[in-house]
Amino acid sequence: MTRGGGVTRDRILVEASRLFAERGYHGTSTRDIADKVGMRQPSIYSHFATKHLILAELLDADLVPARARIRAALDLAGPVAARLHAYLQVDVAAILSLPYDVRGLYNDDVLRAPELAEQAGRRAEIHDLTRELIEAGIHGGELVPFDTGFVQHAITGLLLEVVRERGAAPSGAPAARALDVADFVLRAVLVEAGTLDDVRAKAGALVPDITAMATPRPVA
Amino acid sequence: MTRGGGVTRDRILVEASRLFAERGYHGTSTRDIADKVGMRQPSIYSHFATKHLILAELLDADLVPARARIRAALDLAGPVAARLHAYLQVDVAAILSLPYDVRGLYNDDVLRAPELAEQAGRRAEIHDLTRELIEAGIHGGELVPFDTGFVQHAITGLLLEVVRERGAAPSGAPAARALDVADFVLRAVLVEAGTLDDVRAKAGALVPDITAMATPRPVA
DNA sequence: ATTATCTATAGATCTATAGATAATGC
DNA sequence: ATTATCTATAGATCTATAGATAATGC
Repeated sequence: MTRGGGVTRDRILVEASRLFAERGYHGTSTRDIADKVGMRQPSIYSHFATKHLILAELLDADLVPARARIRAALDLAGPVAARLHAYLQVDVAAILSLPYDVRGLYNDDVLRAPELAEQAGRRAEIHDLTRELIEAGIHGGELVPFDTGFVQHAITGLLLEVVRERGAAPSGAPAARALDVADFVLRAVLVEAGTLDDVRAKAGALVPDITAMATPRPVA
Repeated sequence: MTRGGGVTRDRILVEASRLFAERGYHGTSTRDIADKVGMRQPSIYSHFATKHLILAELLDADLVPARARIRAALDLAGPVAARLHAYLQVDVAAILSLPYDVRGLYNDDVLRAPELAEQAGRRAEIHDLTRELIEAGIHGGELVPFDTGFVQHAITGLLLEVVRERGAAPSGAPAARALDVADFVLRAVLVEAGTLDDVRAKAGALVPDITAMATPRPVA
Protein backbone atom coordinates (compact mmCIF):
# COMPACT_ATOMS: atom_id res chain seq x y z
CA MET A 1 0.00 0.00 0.00
CA THR A 2 1.33 3.43 -0.97
CA ARG A 3 0.09 6.62 0.60
CA GLY A 4 -1.74 4.98 3.43
CA GLY A 5 -2.33 8.34 5.08
CA GLY A 6 0.28 7.61 7.72
CA VAL A 7 -1.50 4.61 9.23
CA THR A 8 1.70 2.61 9.59
CA ARG A 9 3.48 5.64 11.00
CA ASP A 10 0.74 6.03 13.61
CA ARG A 11 0.94 2.37 14.52
CA ILE A 12 4.67 2.72 15.06
CA LEU A 13 4.02 5.62 17.43
CA VAL A 14 1.36 3.76 19.39
CA GLU A 15 3.34 0.53 19.73
CA ALA A 16 6.54 2.41 20.55
CA SER A 17 4.77 4.35 23.30
CA ARG A 18 3.53 1.09 24.84
CA LEU A 19 6.96 -0.50 24.72
CA PHE A 20 8.65 2.62 26.11
CA ALA A 21 6.19 2.49 29.02
CA GLU A 22 6.75 -1.21 29.54
CA ARG A 23 10.54 -1.43 29.27
CA GLY A 24 11.75 2.13 28.90
CA TYR A 25 13.23 3.86 25.86
CA HIS A 26 16.65 2.25 26.21
CA GLY A 27 15.09 -1.11 27.01
CA THR A 28 13.11 -1.09 23.77
CA SER A 29 14.81 -1.95 20.49
CA THR A 30 13.67 -0.91 17.05
CA ARG A 31 13.21 -4.63 16.43
CA ASP A 32 10.76 -4.81 19.35
CA ILE A 33 8.73 -2.00 17.84
CA ALA A 34 8.80 -3.51 14.36
CA ASP A 35 7.67 -6.89 15.72
CA LYS A 36 4.62 -5.31 17.37
CA VAL A 37 3.73 -3.42 14.22
CA GLY A 38 4.28 -6.56 12.13
CA MET A 39 7.15 -5.46 9.96
CA ARG A 40 10.90 -5.98 9.69
CA GLN A 41 13.20 -3.93 11.87
CA PRO A 42 14.75 -1.78 9.11
CA SER A 43 11.32 -0.82 7.76
CA ILE A 44 10.89 1.44 10.79
CA TYR A 45 13.46 3.69 9.14
CA SER A 46 11.14 4.34 6.21
CA HIS A 47 9.07 6.41 8.65
CA PHE A 48 11.56 7.75 11.20
CA ALA A 49 15.17 8.67 10.48
CA THR A 50 16.30 7.73 14.00
CA LYS A 51 14.89 6.04 17.06
CA HIS A 52 15.10 9.31 18.99
CA LEU A 53 12.72 10.97 16.54
CA ILE A 54 9.99 8.50 17.47
CA LEU A 55 10.25 9.57 21.10
CA ALA A 56 10.51 13.24 20.12
CA GLU A 57 7.25 13.04 18.22
CA LEU A 58 5.50 11.30 21.12
CA LEU A 59 6.76 13.95 23.52
CA ASP A 60 5.64 16.79 21.26
CA ALA A 61 2.18 15.30 20.96
CA ASP A 62 1.85 15.99 24.68
CA LEU A 63 4.12 19.01 25.19
CA VAL A 64 2.88 21.28 22.43
CA PRO A 65 -0.79 21.26 23.49
CA ALA A 66 0.26 21.33 27.17
CA ARG A 67 2.20 24.53 26.60
CA ALA A 68 -0.83 26.06 24.89
CA ARG A 69 -3.00 25.15 27.88
CA ILE A 70 -0.82 26.75 30.54
CA ARG A 71 -0.45 29.84 28.32
CA ALA A 72 -4.20 30.04 28.03
CA ALA A 73 -4.57 29.85 31.81
CA LEU A 74 -2.06 32.68 32.19
CA ASP A 75 -3.70 34.87 29.56
CA LEU A 76 -7.18 34.68 31.05
CA ALA A 77 -8.43 37.27 33.50
CA GLY A 78 -9.83 36.69 36.97
CA PRO A 79 -8.72 35.02 40.20
CA VAL A 80 -5.70 32.74 39.95
CA ALA A 81 -7.32 29.99 42.01
CA ALA A 82 -10.11 29.47 39.47
CA ARG A 83 -7.68 29.56 36.55
CA LEU A 84 -5.36 27.07 38.25
CA HIS A 85 -8.26 24.75 39.02
CA ALA A 86 -9.55 24.94 35.46
CA TYR A 87 -6.07 24.45 34.01
CA LEU A 88 -5.46 21.34 36.08
CA GLN A 89 -8.78 19.84 35.07
CA VAL A 90 -8.18 20.45 31.38
CA ASP A 91 -4.57 19.33 31.55
CA VAL A 92 -5.24 16.04 33.32
CA ALA A 93 -8.21 15.24 31.08
CA ALA A 94 -6.14 15.97 27.98
CA ILE A 95 -3.20 13.83 29.05
CA LEU A 96 -5.47 10.95 29.99
CA SER A 97 -7.12 11.14 26.57
CA LEU A 98 -3.96 10.92 24.48
CA PRO A 99 -3.90 7.92 22.14
CA TYR A 100 -0.40 7.02 23.34
CA ASP A 101 0.87 5.39 26.48
CA VAL A 102 2.62 8.38 28.03
CA ARG A 103 3.97 6.59 31.10
CA GLY A 104 7.43 6.06 29.70
CA LEU A 105 7.96 9.49 28.17
CA TYR A 106 8.98 11.58 31.12
CA ASN A 107 11.81 9.68 32.66
CA ASP A 108 14.30 12.45 33.22
CA ASP A 109 17.21 10.39 31.99
CA VAL A 110 15.85 10.11 28.46
CA LEU A 111 14.91 13.78 28.29
CA ARG A 112 18.50 14.67 29.08
CA ALA A 113 19.71 13.18 25.79
CA PRO A 114 21.09 15.90 23.49
CA GLU A 115 18.84 14.71 20.65
CA LEU A 116 15.82 15.67 22.76
CA ALA A 117 17.05 19.10 23.81
CA GLU A 118 14.17 20.78 22.01
CA GLN A 119 11.60 18.74 23.94
CA ALA A 120 13.42 19.30 27.22
CA GLY A 121 13.23 23.02 26.48
CA ARG A 122 9.49 22.87 25.88
CA ARG A 123 9.03 21.07 29.14
CA ALA A 124 11.12 23.60 31.04
CA GLU A 125 9.01 26.34 29.51
CA ILE A 126 5.81 24.70 30.73
CA HIS A 127 7.28 24.49 34.21
CA ASP A 128 8.28 28.17 34.08
CA LEU A 129 4.79 29.22 33.09
CA THR A 130 3.29 27.06 35.82
CA ARG A 131 5.50 28.72 38.41
CA GLU A 132 4.44 32.09 37.02
CA LEU A 133 0.78 31.29 37.60
CA ILE A 134 1.43 30.05 41.13
CA GLU A 135 3.57 33.07 41.91
CA ALA A 136 0.75 35.39 40.81
CA GLY A 137 -1.63 33.56 43.13
CA ILE A 138 0.72 33.81 46.10
CA HIS A 139 1.47 37.46 45.38
CA GLY A 140 -2.23 38.26 45.21
CA GLY A 141 -2.83 36.53 48.55
CA GLU A 142 -5.07 33.82 47.10
CA LEU A 143 -2.54 31.00 47.55
CA VAL A 144 -0.50 29.93 50.56
CA PRO A 145 3.13 31.06 50.24
CA PHE A 146 4.67 27.64 49.66
CA ASP A 147 7.93 27.65 47.73
CA THR A 148 6.84 28.23 44.13
CA GLY A 149 9.18 25.59 42.78
CA PHE A 150 7.89 23.09 45.29
CA VAL A 151 4.29 23.60 44.21
CA GLN A 152 5.25 23.25 40.54
CA HIS A 153 7.07 20.01 41.34
CA ALA A 154 4.11 18.81 43.37
CA ILE A 155 1.80 19.39 40.41
CA THR A 156 4.21 17.67 38.04
CA GLY A 157 4.46 14.71 40.40
CA LEU A 158 0.70 14.43 40.63
CA LEU A 159 0.27 14.53 36.87
CA LEU A 160 2.94 11.89 36.28
CA GLU A 161 1.49 9.61 38.90
CA VAL A 162 -2.06 9.95 37.58
CA VAL A 163 -0.68 9.00 34.18
CA ARG A 164 0.98 5.92 35.69
CA GLU A 165 -2.26 5.02 37.40
CA ARG A 166 -4.20 5.15 34.15
CA GLY A 167 -2.07 2.43 32.61
CA ALA A 168 -1.74 1.75 28.92
CA ALA A 169 -5.11 2.64 27.45
CA PRO A 170 -6.61 6.11 27.19
CA SER A 171 -8.93 6.58 30.12
CA GLY A 172 -12.64 6.26 29.40
CA ALA A 173 -13.79 8.80 31.99
CA PRO A 174 -10.85 11.09 32.69
CA ALA A 175 -13.07 13.87 34.04
CA ALA A 176 -13.41 12.34 37.51
CA ARG A 177 -9.66 11.97 38.05
CA ALA A 178 -9.11 15.42 36.55
CA LEU A 179 -11.39 16.90 39.20
CA ASP A 180 -9.58 14.92 41.92
CA VAL A 181 -6.26 16.44 40.92
CA ALA A 182 -7.62 19.99 40.66
CA ASP A 183 -9.38 19.69 44.03
CA PHE A 184 -6.37 18.11 45.73
CA VAL A 185 -4.01 20.86 44.61
CA LEU A 186 -6.40 23.72 45.31
CA ARG A 187 -7.24 22.38 48.76
CA ALA A 188 -3.49 22.24 49.43
CA VAL A 189 -2.68 25.76 48.29
CA LEU A 190 -5.85 27.81 48.77
CA VAL A 191 -5.68 30.30 51.63
CA GLU A 192 -9.43 30.44 52.23
CA ALA A 193 -10.56 26.83 52.41
CA GLY A 194 -14.16 27.95 52.49
CA THR A 195 -13.99 29.41 49.00
CA LEU A 196 -13.32 26.09 47.26
CA ASP A 197 -16.91 25.72 46.06
CA ASP A 198 -16.75 29.18 44.55
CA VAL A 199 -13.40 28.42 42.93
CA ARG A 200 -14.84 25.26 41.45
CA ALA A 201 -17.83 27.09 40.02
CA LYS A 202 -15.68 29.81 38.44
CA ALA A 203 -13.26 27.16 37.15
CA GLY A 204 -16.09 25.27 35.50
CA ALA A 205 -16.89 28.40 33.52
CA LEU A 206 -13.25 28.74 32.41
CA VAL A 207 -12.75 25.16 31.26
CA PRO A 208 -14.29 25.74 27.80
CA ASP A 209 -12.16 28.87 27.34
CA ILE A 210 -8.89 27.09 28.08
CA THR A 211 -9.90 24.15 25.96
CA ALA A 212 -10.78 26.44 23.05
CA MET A 213 -7.63 28.55 23.35
CA ALA A 214 -5.44 25.45 23.47
CA THR A 215 -7.09 23.56 20.62
CA PRO A 216 -5.13 24.07 17.41
CA ARG A 217 -7.29 25.16 14.52
CA PRO A 218 -7.62 22.34 12.01
CA VAL A 219 -5.04 22.91 9.31
CA ALA A 220 -6.99 21.39 6.42
CA MET B 1 43.91 -4.29 48.89
CA THR B 2 42.11 -7.32 50.30
CA ARG B 3 39.26 -7.01 52.76
CA GLY B 4 38.72 -3.31 52.25
CA GLY B 5 35.53 -3.40 54.28
CA GLY B 6 33.42 -3.09 51.15
CA VAL B 7 34.69 0.34 50.15
CA THR B 8 34.88 -0.58 46.47
CA ARG B 9 31.48 -2.18 46.63
CA ASP B 10 30.04 1.01 48.12
CA ARG B 11 31.67 3.10 45.43
CA ILE B 12 30.11 0.91 42.77
CA LEU B 13 26.70 1.48 44.36
CA VAL B 14 27.15 5.25 44.55
CA GLU B 15 28.45 5.66 41.01
CA ALA B 16 25.84 3.28 39.62
CA SER B 17 23.06 5.25 41.30
CA ARG B 18 24.32 8.47 39.73
CA LEU B 19 24.57 6.93 36.29
CA PHE B 20 21.14 5.30 36.57
CA ALA B 21 19.73 8.74 37.45
CA GLU B 22 21.55 10.40 34.58
CA ARG B 23 20.93 7.90 31.76
CA GLY B 24 18.63 5.27 33.21
CA TYR B 25 19.35 1.66 34.09
CA HIS B 26 19.26 0.42 30.51
CA GLY B 27 21.22 3.44 29.33
CA THR B 28 24.06 2.68 31.72
CA SER B 29 26.56 -0.07 30.89
CA THR B 30 28.68 -1.97 33.38
CA ARG B 31 31.62 -0.37 31.60
CA ASP B 32 30.25 3.11 32.40
CA ILE B 33 30.07 2.18 36.07
CA ALA B 34 33.54 0.65 36.09
CA ASP B 35 35.00 3.75 34.42
CA LYS B 36 33.59 6.00 37.13
CA VAL B 37 34.89 3.75 39.89
CA GLY B 38 38.26 3.51 38.13
CA MET B 39 38.39 -0.17 37.40
CA ARG B 40 37.96 -2.49 34.41
CA GLN B 41 34.49 -3.54 33.37
CA PRO B 42 34.71 -7.22 34.39
CA SER B 43 35.96 -6.30 37.87
CA ILE B 44 32.43 -5.15 38.69
CA TYR B 45 31.54 -8.84 38.71
CA SER B 46 33.82 -9.48 41.66
CA HIS B 47 31.26 -7.58 43.73
CA PHE B 48 27.92 -8.18 42.01
CA ALA B 49 26.95 -11.35 40.17
CA THR B 50 24.70 -9.45 37.73
CA LYS B 51 23.92 -5.87 36.82
CA HIS B 52 20.37 -6.29 38.15
CA LEU B 53 21.70 -7.04 41.62
CA ILE B 54 23.30 -3.60 41.78
CA LEU B 55 19.92 -2.00 41.21
CA ALA B 56 18.22 -4.43 43.59
CA GLU B 57 20.56 -3.44 46.39
CA LEU B 58 20.01 0.27 45.74
CA LEU B 59 16.26 -0.24 45.77
CA ASP B 60 16.36 -2.21 49.00
CA ALA B 61 18.42 0.50 50.68
CA ASP B 62 15.36 2.71 50.26
CA LEU B 63 12.49 0.21 50.33
CA VAL B 64 13.33 -1.75 53.47
CA PRO B 65 13.51 1.27 55.79
CA ALA B 66 10.54 2.87 54.00
CA ARG B 67 8.42 -0.16 54.76
CA ALA B 68 9.45 0.01 58.40
CA ARG B 69 8.40 3.67 58.53
CA ILE B 70 4.90 3.20 57.17
CA ARG B 71 4.44 0.19 59.47
CA ALA B 72 5.48 2.32 62.41
CA ALA B 73 2.96 4.99 61.44
CA LEU B 74 0.23 2.35 61.28
CA ASP B 75 1.16 0.77 64.59
CA LEU B 76 1.10 4.00 66.56
CA ALA B 77 -2.04 5.16 68.37
CA GLY B 78 -3.83 8.46 68.01
CA PRO B 79 -5.38 10.53 65.21
CA VAL B 80 -4.51 9.47 61.67
CA ALA B 81 -3.83 13.04 60.54
CA ALA B 82 -0.94 13.48 62.96
CA ARG B 83 0.49 10.06 62.13
CA LEU B 84 0.27 10.76 58.40
CA HIS B 85 1.92 14.14 58.84
CA ALA B 86 4.71 12.66 60.92
CA TYR B 87 5.20 9.75 58.53
CA LEU B 88 5.53 12.07 55.54
CA GLN B 89 8.08 14.22 57.31
CA VAL B 90 10.21 11.28 58.35
CA ASP B 91 9.88 9.57 54.98
CA VAL B 92 10.87 12.60 52.90
CA ALA B 93 13.76 13.46 55.20
CA ALA B 94 15.02 9.88 55.08
CA ILE B 95 14.87 9.63 51.30
CA LEU B 96 16.59 12.97 50.88
CA SER B 97 19.38 11.82 53.20
CA LEU B 98 20.23 8.59 51.39
CA PRO B 99 23.83 8.44 50.17
CA TYR B 100 22.65 7.36 46.72
CA ASP B 101 21.08 9.24 43.86
CA VAL B 102 17.61 7.74 43.99
CA ARG B 103 16.16 9.60 41.00
CA GLY B 104 16.64 6.77 38.57
CA LEU B 105 15.42 3.91 40.74
CA TYR B 106 11.68 4.17 40.43
CA ASN B 107 11.04 4.17 36.75
CA ASP B 108 8.24 1.67 36.49
CA ASP B 109 9.72 -0.02 33.48
CA VAL B 110 12.80 -1.22 35.35
CA LEU B 111 10.82 -2.40 38.36
CA ARG B 112 8.77 -4.60 36.06
CA ALA B 113 11.79 -6.74 35.22
CA PRO B 114 11.38 -10.30 36.58
CA GLU B 115 14.77 -10.08 38.31
CA LEU B 116 13.39 -7.28 40.48
CA ALA B 117 10.12 -8.96 41.42
CA GLU B 118 11.08 -8.99 45.09
CA GLN B 119 11.66 -5.23 45.10
CA ALA B 120 8.45 -4.61 43.18
CA GLY B 121 6.66 -6.62 45.85
CA ARG B 122 8.14 -4.54 48.64
CA ARG B 123 7.05 -1.40 46.90
CA ALA B 124 3.52 -2.70 46.40
CA GLU B 125 3.41 -3.55 50.10
CA ILE B 126 4.39 0.01 51.03
CA HIS B 127 1.61 1.32 48.81
CA ASP B 128 -0.89 -1.05 50.42
CA LEU B 129 0.05 0.09 53.90
CA THR B 130 -0.18 3.72 52.83
CA ARG B 131 -3.68 3.16 51.50
CA GLU B 132 -4.56 1.47 54.78
CA LEU B 133 -3.53 4.53 56.76
CA ILE B 134 -5.46 6.86 54.48
CA GLU B 135 -8.50 4.62 54.58
CA ALA B 136 -8.46 4.70 58.39
CA GLY B 137 -8.38 8.49 58.29
CA ILE B 138 -11.27 8.72 55.88
CA HIS B 139 -13.29 6.17 57.81
CA GLY B 140 -12.73 8.06 61.04
CA GLY B 141 -13.90 11.31 59.45
CA GLU B 142 -10.54 13.03 59.78
CA LEU B 143 -9.71 12.98 56.08
CA VAL B 144 -11.73 14.03 53.04
CA PRO B 145 -13.14 11.00 51.20
CA PHE B 146 -10.94 11.20 48.13
CA ASP B 147 -10.39 7.91 46.34
CA THR B 148 -7.84 6.10 48.55
CA GLY B 149 -5.80 4.96 45.60
CA PHE B 150 -5.69 8.47 44.24
CA VAL B 151 -4.30 9.88 47.49
CA GLN B 152 -1.67 7.13 47.66
CA HIS B 153 -0.63 7.91 44.08
CA ALA B 154 -0.59 11.63 44.88
CA ILE B 155 1.78 11.00 47.80
CA THR B 156 3.99 8.76 45.67
CA GLY B 157 4.11 11.39 42.94
CA LEU B 158 5.06 14.07 45.44
CA LEU B 159 7.85 11.96 46.91
CA LEU B 160 9.28 11.08 43.52
CA GLU B 161 9.21 14.66 42.37
CA VAL B 162 10.86 15.96 45.54
CA VAL B 163 13.59 13.40 44.95
CA ARG B 164 14.04 14.66 41.39
CA GLU B 165 14.17 18.21 42.66
CA ARG B 166 16.94 17.38 45.12
CA GLY B 167 19.26 16.29 42.34
CA ALA B 168 22.28 14.08 42.75
CA ALA B 169 23.64 14.92 46.18
CA PRO B 170 21.99 14.15 49.52
CA SER B 171 20.17 17.25 50.62
CA GLY B 172 21.84 19.28 53.35
CA ALA B 173 18.64 20.49 54.99
CA PRO B 174 15.91 18.03 54.06
CA ALA B 175 13.72 19.02 57.00
CA ALA B 176 12.27 22.09 55.29
CA ARG B 177 11.17 20.21 52.19
CA ALA B 178 9.91 17.36 54.37
CA LEU B 179 7.62 19.78 56.16
CA ASP B 180 6.45 21.23 52.82
CA VAL B 181 5.36 17.78 51.65
CA ALA B 182 3.63 16.91 54.93
CA ASP B 183 1.82 20.25 55.01
CA PHE B 184 0.85 20.09 51.35
CA VAL B 185 -0.71 16.65 51.68
CA LEU B 186 -2.43 17.33 54.99
CA ARG B 187 -3.88 20.62 53.77
CA ALA B 188 -5.22 18.71 50.76
CA VAL B 189 -6.86 15.90 52.71
CA LEU B 190 -7.70 17.29 56.13
CA VAL B 191 -11.42 17.83 56.70
CA GLU B 192 -11.00 20.55 59.34
CA ALA B 193 -8.51 23.01 57.86
CA GLY B 194 -8.37 24.88 61.13
CA THR B 195 -6.84 21.92 62.95
CA LEU B 196 -3.63 21.90 60.92
CA ASP B 197 -1.60 23.61 63.62
CA ASP B 198 -2.75 21.04 66.12
CA VAL B 199 -1.94 18.21 63.70
CA ARG B 200 1.53 19.65 63.19
CA ALA B 201 2.15 19.83 66.94
CA LYS B 202 1.00 16.24 67.51
CA ALA B 203 3.02 15.09 64.51
CA GLY B 204 6.13 16.74 65.86
CA ALA B 205 5.79 14.61 68.96
CA LEU B 206 5.43 11.43 66.87
CA VAL B 207 8.44 12.00 64.63
CA PRO B 208 10.98 10.57 67.10
CA ASP B 209 8.77 7.50 67.65
CA ILE B 210 8.53 6.68 63.96
CA THR B 211 12.21 7.32 63.49
CA ALA B 212 13.08 5.05 66.40
CA MET B 213 10.71 2.26 65.34
CA ALA B 214 12.07 2.35 61.80
CA THR B 215 15.75 2.48 62.65
CA PRO B 216 17.25 -1.00 62.50
CA ARG B 217 19.22 -1.91 65.59
CA PRO B 218 22.92 -2.00 64.80
CA VAL B 219 23.88 -5.59 64.11
CA ALA B 220 27.46 -5.39 65.38
C1' DA C 1 44.90 -19.94 50.78
C1' DT C 2 42.02 -16.31 49.65
C1' DT C 3 40.63 -12.38 47.43
C1' DA C 4 40.48 -8.64 44.03
C1' DT C 5 41.97 -7.31 40.13
C1' DC C 6 43.42 -7.80 35.24
C1' DT C 7 43.37 -9.28 29.96
C1' DA C 8 40.97 -11.58 26.48
C1' DT C 9 36.95 -12.95 24.50
C1' DA C 10 32.44 -15.48 23.47
C1' DG C 11 28.04 -14.68 22.05
C1' DA C 12 24.24 -11.87 21.80
C1' DT C 13 22.53 -7.90 20.90
C1' DC C 14 21.44 -2.97 18.64
C1' DT C 15 21.09 1.06 15.32
C1' DA C 16 21.38 2.30 10.88
C1' DT C 17 22.59 1.83 5.82
C1' DA C 18 22.78 -0.31 1.05
C1' DG C 19 20.51 -1.95 -2.43
C1' DA C 20 16.85 -5.18 -4.44
C1' DT C 21 11.85 -5.96 -5.10
C1' DA C 22 7.08 -5.11 -5.50
C1' DA C 23 3.09 -2.29 -5.65
C1' DT C 24 0.60 1.88 -6.79
C1' DG C 25 0.09 6.74 -9.14
C1' DC C 26 0.42 9.36 -13.36
C1' DA D 1 8.20 7.61 -11.01
C1' DT D 2 7.48 7.12 -6.31
C1' DT D 3 7.00 4.84 -2.22
C1' DA D 4 7.15 1.14 1.24
C1' DT D 5 8.76 -2.82 2.11
C1' DC D 6 12.29 -6.55 2.20
C1' DT D 7 17.10 -9.13 2.82
C1' DA D 8 21.70 -8.71 4.15
C1' DT D 9 25.04 -6.74 6.80
C1' DA D 10 28.53 -3.36 8.80
C1' DG D 11 30.18 -1.76 12.93
C1' DA D 12 29.54 -0.81 17.50
C1' DT D 13 28.09 -2.05 21.47
C1' DC D 14 26.85 -5.00 25.97
C1' DT D 15 26.77 -8.67 29.72
C1' DA D 16 29.14 -12.19 31.57
C1' DT D 17 32.80 -15.91 31.87
C1' DA D 18 37.58 -18.02 31.80
C1' DG D 19 41.75 -17.99 33.44
C1' DA D 20 46.19 -15.43 34.71
C1' DT D 21 48.45 -12.34 38.08
C1' DA D 22 49.39 -9.97 42.20
C1' DA D 23 48.72 -8.86 46.89
C1' DT D 24 47.49 -9.90 51.61
C1' DG D 25 46.22 -13.28 55.68
C1' DC D 26 47.48 -17.34 58.22
